[in-house]
Amino acid sequence: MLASTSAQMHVRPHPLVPGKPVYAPAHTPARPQIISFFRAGAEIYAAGEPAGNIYQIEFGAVRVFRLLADGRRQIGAFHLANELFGFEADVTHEFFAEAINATGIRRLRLNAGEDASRELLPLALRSLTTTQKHLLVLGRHSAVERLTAFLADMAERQGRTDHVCLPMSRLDIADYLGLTIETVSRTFTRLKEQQIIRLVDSRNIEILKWSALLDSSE
Amino acid sequence: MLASTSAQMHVRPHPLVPGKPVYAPAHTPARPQIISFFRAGAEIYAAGEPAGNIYQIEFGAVRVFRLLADGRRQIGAFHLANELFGFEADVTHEFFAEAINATGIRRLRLNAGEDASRELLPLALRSLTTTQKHLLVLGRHSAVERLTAFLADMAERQGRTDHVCLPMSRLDIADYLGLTIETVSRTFTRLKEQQIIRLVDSRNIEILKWSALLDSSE
DNA sequence: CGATTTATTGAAATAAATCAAACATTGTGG
DNA sequence: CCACAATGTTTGATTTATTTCAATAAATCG
Repeated sequence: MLASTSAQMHVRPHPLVPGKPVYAPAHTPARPQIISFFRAGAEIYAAGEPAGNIYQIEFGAVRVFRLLADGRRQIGAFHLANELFGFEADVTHEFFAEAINATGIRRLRLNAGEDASRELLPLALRSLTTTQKHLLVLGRHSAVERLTAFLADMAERQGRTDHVCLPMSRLDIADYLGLTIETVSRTFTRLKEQQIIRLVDSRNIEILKWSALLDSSE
Repeated sequence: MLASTSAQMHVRPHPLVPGKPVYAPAHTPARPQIISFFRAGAEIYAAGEPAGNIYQIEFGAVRVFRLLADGRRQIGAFHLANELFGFEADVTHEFFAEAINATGIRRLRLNAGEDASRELLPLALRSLTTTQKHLLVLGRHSAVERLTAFLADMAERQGRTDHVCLPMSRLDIADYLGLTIETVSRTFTRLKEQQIIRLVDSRNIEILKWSALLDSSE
């Protein structure tokens, strides 16, 4: 993670409406950098918009989600630094993507033409695997199993260190795991009481017992 | 998926499930037909086996699932006649595939070489979309919502007719929706009482109120 | 036809949701 | 720097949906 993750992305270029992307003032014009900066909560793309771009996260984190008719939100995936996303099956997006925190995103352009498939396939495969994993987590019943699987996954993606940084809120986690914030919070507390994790603060977890974590997540 | 593993491939293609179309075995030998017959419960491939084949269902139905450490089973997908499956991200299968009923399966061979991607990509996309949909269903909480979404999907895939045939057991449905058989059964009963469906028999559903079905499934 | 599996129904236990409040953290303006 | 609002998190009490345990009923098979 870079130093500029948390909240001081506000070099304060403008008084911005939350939800609008912040574009950097193009300081290094060797070649036109296609990196956009988004502040927390800013929309990267919306359902219904034309799809086809691939995005790579420079720093920050992204949630990809769908809104249901009654207002509920199901988060389908989180994406962290260096990960790719935006890849979807249809010509228009089925999901929304938002920056969770201040986030820098590089838009990758695909080669037009016949070898687009060769570029896209690995991404499709990766998406598929991720989605299948998440599916198995949601199929598991208990809140503890869902949360431990989530933590194990986040730790994995951050290099298996004992210290896991959670860039997202409890609400995000809840909407990702199909739980409520209260249950997520209580489950964190339970894992803490069992000395499986330590809560440095609400967004920083130290993993104390990997075995217990992996046991109950698989 | 080599020689007869468990219960498959009795050279006895004839006493098939009543009500299922019986295809005459290999009557057009212009090219070698690679169709295998599987009886109910027969394994098509197992987790850990080398992957890479694509399968098309001639008749019957297939469940694709994963076994958890404690014996629970999470079904990731069902596949019906004419559908393709077997496509996975890794070089070895992460899932098991079994015939639900007597099932005929054609093994498709991919072109080796560079345009394999072009063949695989649409399949990956299709798998991805299906998996994402299922993910959203599991993320939604209530049993009614899960079951109505499931029924709507099955109806859709069978041509939106009012009569939906369920080739799988209640246990299969439960393992697919992350519920118990009892809850599945009770939920069927509830939908029946509300005149949303009619249970011709346990495997044959008539949809009486599409609106209610779609309302509660989206 | 009896035997075995599969499905439904009932009653009790339980995990998670809901309703409600306290607590912590962050940012803002005086 | 402090008071204060705003937001996010934790905790508590209660309700509800689903699981679990148990039994019956229906369908399937030899």
